[in-house]
Amino acid sequence: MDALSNQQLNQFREHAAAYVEFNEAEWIVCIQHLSILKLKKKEHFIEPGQVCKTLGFVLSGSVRYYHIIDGKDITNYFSFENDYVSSYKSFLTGEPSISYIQALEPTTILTVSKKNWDAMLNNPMLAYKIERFGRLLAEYYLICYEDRVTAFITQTPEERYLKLLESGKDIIRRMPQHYIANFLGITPVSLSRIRKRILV
Amino acid sequence: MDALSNQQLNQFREHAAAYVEFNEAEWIVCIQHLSILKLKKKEHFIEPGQVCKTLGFVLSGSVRYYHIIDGKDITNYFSFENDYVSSYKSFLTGEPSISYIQALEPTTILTVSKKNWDAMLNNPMLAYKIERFGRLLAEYYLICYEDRVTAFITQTPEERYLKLLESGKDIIRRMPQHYIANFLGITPVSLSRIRKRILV
DNA sequence: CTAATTTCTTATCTTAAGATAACGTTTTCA
DNA sequence: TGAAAACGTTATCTTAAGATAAGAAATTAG
Repeated sequence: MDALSNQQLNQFREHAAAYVEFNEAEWIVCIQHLSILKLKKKEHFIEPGQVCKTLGFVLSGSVRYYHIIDGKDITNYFSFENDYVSSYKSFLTGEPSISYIQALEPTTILTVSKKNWDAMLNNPMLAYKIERFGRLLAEYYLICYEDRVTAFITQTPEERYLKLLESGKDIIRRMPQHYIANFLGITPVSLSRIRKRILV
Repeated sequence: MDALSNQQLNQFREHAAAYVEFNEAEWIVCIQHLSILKLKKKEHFIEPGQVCKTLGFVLSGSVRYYHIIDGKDITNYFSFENDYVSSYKSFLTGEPSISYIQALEPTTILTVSKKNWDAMLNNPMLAYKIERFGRLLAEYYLICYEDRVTAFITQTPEERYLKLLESGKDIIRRMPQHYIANFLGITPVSLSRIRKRILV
């Protein structure tokens, strides 16, 4: 765990401002609960069986969420800089994580431990704004996942890929194709065929 | 809109207690923001294009969420008694809903309008607890949707159906099979084949 | 109570995805 | 820099799902 720089804190503060703005007094208390986590390429943020005790905000780099199913590596999700990262279900419920989260490049994450998160929720000075922050964050990801479920229900793999080409620029540009295939719910071979089909 | 009975309010209060407990003074103010909506069988809670201005709690009955895609009816989700109901994305963002929500039987829903929801969030007496309630509610559905996405990514349709047999008793027992098929991301014909396969 | 509608299954045919392997290319990293 | 690993495409074969239609069974509604 390194010290936090002002630059790092400001990067987070700016993004958090979309949800809640802290005054100076609050901010000073708030940042006492934060740490920096640096992950090397391929290092893990969380592994299955561990309880995820960290909620993170990616300052730089990227991570992927994946499962090992029958010995096969299946990528589920990505977070890039200025996204949040956690094995949410595990973080929120205290159950062990069922997935891996792995840095895909050297990645710097601003973190709050579950203990500090709960401390902020119980600190009268911060409680209201942290509740609000947590609500808006959860609502944001709720909507993301709702959209993704709807895509699985109503669209073909090809349609999902075409949509990703429009609205998933970061994923398309920065992720290898076999990760994207998993993310879309298909095999890499199948995605390769879809791409060929589309070009015709 | 009917008057609210004590029985109805208590039913909700008991379930809300899992998230937050209101004292008497708070509760009295809180319930001033609530209404009752009765839907007849096949009546709609929301239709595409409308902004969803209501968050509901199903007191009795059931609803299904569905889309019309290329003229075909695709069921996406269900809510039963003691579940919440809303076109969440629309309710939260103010964008028009993209799906229908329809009562499957005579259904009674305890509702809060977006206006009253926002009023409670801005009422100092209630703000903190409503933020907290909203956070825990959003977290609950975030986890539901996260699990569902993971199932699409990591499981076959057959595996998803087997899992539903275990943990989706209400859906299995109360919903017609073609709705369940959509919910699992497959066609009714395909689900019928899966069921035949499993029995062998 | 009967007619209409809905629901589920079955069959056929078509289409696309999964499994696997091979191969060339690119990237990694020791 | 050179060997190993990772990546993307292609081919083949298998399997399962989609589209469609028909018919039986169950449910609903007038």
